[in-house]
Amino acid sequence: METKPANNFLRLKIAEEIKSGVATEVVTRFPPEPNGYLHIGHASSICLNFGLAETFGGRCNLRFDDTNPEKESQEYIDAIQEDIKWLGFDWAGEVRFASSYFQQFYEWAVVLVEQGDAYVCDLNAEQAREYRGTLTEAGENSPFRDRSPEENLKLLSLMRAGEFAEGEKVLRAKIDMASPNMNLRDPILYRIRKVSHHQTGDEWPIYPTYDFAHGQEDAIEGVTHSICTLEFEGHRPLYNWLLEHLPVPSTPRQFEFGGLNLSYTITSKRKLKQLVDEDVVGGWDDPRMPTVSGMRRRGYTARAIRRFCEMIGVSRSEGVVDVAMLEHAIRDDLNENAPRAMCVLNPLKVVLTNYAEDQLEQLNAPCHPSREELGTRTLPFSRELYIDAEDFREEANKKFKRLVIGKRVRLRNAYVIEADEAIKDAAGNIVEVRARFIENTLGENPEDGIKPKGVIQWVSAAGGKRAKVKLYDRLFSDEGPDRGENNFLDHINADSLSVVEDAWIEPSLIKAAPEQIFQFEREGYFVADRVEHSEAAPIFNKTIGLRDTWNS
RNA sequence: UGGGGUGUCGCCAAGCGGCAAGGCACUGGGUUUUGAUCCCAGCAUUCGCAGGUUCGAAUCCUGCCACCCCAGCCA
Repeated sequence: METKPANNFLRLKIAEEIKSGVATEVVTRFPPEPNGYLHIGHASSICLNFGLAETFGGRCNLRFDDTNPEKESQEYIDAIQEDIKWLGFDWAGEVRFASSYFQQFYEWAVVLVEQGDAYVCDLNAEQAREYRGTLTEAGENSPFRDRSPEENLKLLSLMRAGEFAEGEKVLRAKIDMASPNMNLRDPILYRIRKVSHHQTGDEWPIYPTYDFAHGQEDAIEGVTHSICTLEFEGHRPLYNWLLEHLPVPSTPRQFEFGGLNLSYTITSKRKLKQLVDEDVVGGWDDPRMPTVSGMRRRGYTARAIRRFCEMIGVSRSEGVVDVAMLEHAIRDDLNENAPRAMCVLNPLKVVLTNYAEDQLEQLNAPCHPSREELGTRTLPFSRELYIDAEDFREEANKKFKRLVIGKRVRLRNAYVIEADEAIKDAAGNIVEVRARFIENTLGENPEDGIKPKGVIQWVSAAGGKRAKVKLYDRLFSDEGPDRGENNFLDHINADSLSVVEDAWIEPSLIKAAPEQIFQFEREGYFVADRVEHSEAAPIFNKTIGLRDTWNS
């Protein structure tokens, strides 16, 4: 099941570096900002970073990039850690926080100022934008650019002391306002934010920007390969500039790869948060969400997610992976590992007229068609039972391999039956089917040589139980919900959730533990809900249907 | 119209000068007490386009074209 890591440009690159001595060890890090829950795109990055560390015998840190307290919270910090552990990864040592390096960053800011490489600027946001120039025109130097180191030092300490209002001043690197790379036009290093921080409380009225934090965090932790997505490529010169101008303890290098995009899915924390805030879904862990916790609740396994990440590979081209690949990964895992059981979602009563009313047989059925070691379970069989209404027609053509009047069908793991009559209500709806069971057909074909047309699932009315089943489908009906002109909210699939209040389940399912996954035969894979399921009120979520190649 | 990237089958992706891996999807056929799984077969004379170098190019060179990213005191 576990596959050997496929080669990708980073693995090859690092292998070369180690061979040539450019690199002597591999230390990576996964650096989420705690401003939302992890999603499938993060899972891919996690697999990459932890995977690289593992294949090269190095280590991978978990570091919260918490430099913008306004959008962050402890809830996210806790959820992110749980998700990573659930995915099966262990970070090296303690969890790290950018915020625990704030004092060091400040001291380095002082170094920059003393070197004449940074200055305090009084331009407000709008003015700064005007001075920055455009993509095709050089920017202009800020009128505050030539303040003396002494003055800058004083101003910076006043900023740190909370003497200025938000937006009144910033600290900027003094690089080149005419650089064709916008990131080098005197980027902002510190801004004033008088908000308390989830880790440092009210200790700081100023917070470093991503650019002034990331490379230094990596350097402090001895990260050797700082892997990020393509949009940070233009920041690399700045990342390097800072490391070159600061007395940092090591020299990490940044590498970029193309992050994951999935069809029929959005992977934007901002938009995912909007779905949660506007109650479009039940929460970050709603089974329809592409979040790690949502997929977990949906019934996806960590193994399938990791396998999927291995399948799609890693490259520098930005594409859209077909969600069918993710679906294949989970089906592949569950087909192999999920015990089988029977559930009737849309019950139609069948009465076996030749089966004694007081008779109740206990049939035995394997839990898996090809893995004997998964054991067996007991299926009560009785005169009255339920099949799915979809599996019966009064008459049908040869292609319909289910129950038809005058024809036979195999009840999965039980007898072959033959239908005689459909009982209808006043409105003409079929409410019951009268049928007969064929003797001696347990594990055998009928002695008269007339074989059943097909096999259907069933549950005994006498021994079966009831359960609520939530049927999930894709959250979005459009292949690219937020691509181009699309507004993702316009493409919500109205049928992404439908609830079956009273499905019939075979009795063995009543003992299901939360998060236990089954294949309901001929239907798909279902998981006992992680939070709401109980023996008294069983609730199953549909993970994914079986592949269905039956057309017409 | 500045800079940085990317272009190999419908999708993802190997390939790194020697004659186009693999997976997903799809299409046939076989097995089957799940119309599932499994099995077998098919699926790029061609690598964005045009030139050039070479005995030989997806791989090297030149020039085009397309798409993505950068003008947050977000990350």
